[in-house]
Amino acid sequence: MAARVFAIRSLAGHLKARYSLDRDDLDGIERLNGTARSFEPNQYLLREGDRPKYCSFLVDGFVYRHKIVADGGRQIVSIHIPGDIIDLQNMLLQEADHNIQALTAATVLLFPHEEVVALAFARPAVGKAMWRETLIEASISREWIANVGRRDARERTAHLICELAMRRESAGLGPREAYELPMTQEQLGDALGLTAVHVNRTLKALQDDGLITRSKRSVAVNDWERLRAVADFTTNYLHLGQG
Amino acid sequence: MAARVFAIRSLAGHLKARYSLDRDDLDGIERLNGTARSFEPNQYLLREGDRPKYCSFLVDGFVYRHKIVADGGRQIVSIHIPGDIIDLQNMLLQEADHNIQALTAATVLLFPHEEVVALAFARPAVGKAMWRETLIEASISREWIANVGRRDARERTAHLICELAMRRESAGLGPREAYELPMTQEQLGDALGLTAVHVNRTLKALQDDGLITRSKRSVAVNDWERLRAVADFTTNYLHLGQG
DNA sequence: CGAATCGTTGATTCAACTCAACGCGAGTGG
DNA sequence: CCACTCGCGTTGAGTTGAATCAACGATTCG
Repeated sequence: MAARVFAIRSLAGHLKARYSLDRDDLDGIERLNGTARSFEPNQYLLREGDRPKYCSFLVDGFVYRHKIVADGGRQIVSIHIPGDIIDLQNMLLQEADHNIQALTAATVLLFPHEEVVALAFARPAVGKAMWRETLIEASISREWIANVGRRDARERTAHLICELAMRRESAGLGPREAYELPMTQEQLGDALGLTAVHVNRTLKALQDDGLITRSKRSVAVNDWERLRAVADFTTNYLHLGQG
Repeated sequence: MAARVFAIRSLAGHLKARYSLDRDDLDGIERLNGTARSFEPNQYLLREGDRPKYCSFLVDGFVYRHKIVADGGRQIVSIHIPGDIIDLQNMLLQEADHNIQALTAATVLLFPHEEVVALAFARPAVGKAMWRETLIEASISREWIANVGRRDARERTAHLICELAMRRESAGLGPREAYELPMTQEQLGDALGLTAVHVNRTLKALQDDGLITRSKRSVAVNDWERLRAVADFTTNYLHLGQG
C-alpha cells in the first residue's frame, strides 16, 4: 500500500539535472535505443559469470548487487535507487563478477553497451558524466569497506540509514527524514555484514534511543544530527556537488 | 636488503601490454607531461579533502589508500603495486574522499588531470583502457566488501595474500609463489578489518598449517591450491583477460 | 484457515578484541 | 663498542560484541 516514489522520467532528464549537457548531448542520449523492462521482487537482472550486453537505468524500484562466498554467505555490495545507472560497472568488462537482483518490483531501461560506449566518446560531456557516475559508485564502495571493516553494528546500521536517506533526497525522491526501506532484516544483515538477529537488536536499540522509528518497511529519522553523529556519516564520499 | 622489483618502464608500455592501442594512441600517451616524483615510506600522496590535479602512475614501490573512522580506526581500502594508475578514481571528482599514502619508498609519474581527460576523449582506445582500469578497481573494492563483511579472519587473510600474489604475477612483477609484502601486521589488520594481534595469530595459523611461510616482510605460498581453497579465491573479479 | 515469511526475544557460544607483558633486531648516540 | 630506544612481532589471560540455536509472535497471502 505504501506509495510508490514517483518514477524518474528518463536518463537524459536525470543526467541533465547533475551535469551541464548541451542540446546535442541530450539528443544523443534520447536517441539511444532504450527498451523498458520490468522485474519482479527477487528476480535476477544479471548473474555472476554472465556476459551482459546492456546497461540499465533504474526507473523505479530498488535493486541490489551481491556476491556469494564459499560457505553460502551473501554480501550485498551496493543498493540502487531510481536514477542510478546500474550496470555501467560491467560495461567494459567481459564477465560479471557479481549478481544483480531486484529488491522490489523494478522497472529499468536497457541500453546496448556499444551504443552507450559510442555515445560516451562521441559526446565527451556525456562520457564524463557516465564515467563520473562510475567513480562515485566506486567511492561508495570504499566507504562500505570502511563501514563493514571498522565500524560496529550500531554505527554501521546508522550509516546505511543515513546514506540511503541522503542519496534519496539528493536524487529528488523525497525528504531524508522518512522513507521507504523495503529491505528485510536478513537483507540488511547481508548489506551490513551482520546476521538478521543482530540487525533486529541493533535497530531496536537505535529506536529505543529515539534516533529512528522503524515500522514495517520504512524508516523515520527522528534526530538526524544525532544519527549522523552515531554513524560517523558525512556526505563527502557521495560527491553530491555538480559534476 | 630485499631486492627491489624491477621498475615498470612507462604508462604507455604498461597499457600496451593489456590493451590494443595503435601508434597514435601510444604517441598520445607518451606526449603527456609526466613528471616523476618520489615519496618516502608513510609519506602522503594525497589527503582526504584535497583537490587533486594529477593522476599518478605507480612506477615503483607500494602505495595504499585509506579512510579514518570516528574512533580513529583506520581502514585500508586498496593496495597498489607498480603498474597501477593510482588516481584515476579522483580524476572527475572534486574532492578526495580518502587518503593515499606510500607504503614503501615509491616513485610515481604525475599527469595533469586535464591532459589525461583530453587524451581519453581524443583517443577512445586510451579512454576505454583507462575507464576499464577504474572499473576493475571498483570490482576489487566490491570483493573487499565481501571479504571483510562475510569471511572470517583466516579466509580473509588468505584471500588478501592470494589477491596480491595474482595481481603481481599478472603485472609481470614476479611469480605468485613468493613475494615481498612490505606491510606490518598493523597495516595488514587495517586492510583486513582486524587487529594487529589477531593478524599475528592468523598468519601463524596459516603458517602452522603449511599454507604459507612468512619471514620478515615477504610471503611464500607453499600450497597455492590449498590456500586458494581456504581463501575462497577466484581470479574472475580481477578481470585479467585482455580488455 | 493454514502456510509461509518475517520479526522478536532469550540463552549460550565463540571469534575477535583488549590489555599487558616481553622479545628481538635495527638504528643511534655517548 | 655498548646501552638505549623504538618499532614491530609474539604470546597469554580475560572480556565482549556478534553469532548461533531455538522458540515463538505477527502479518500476509493463497
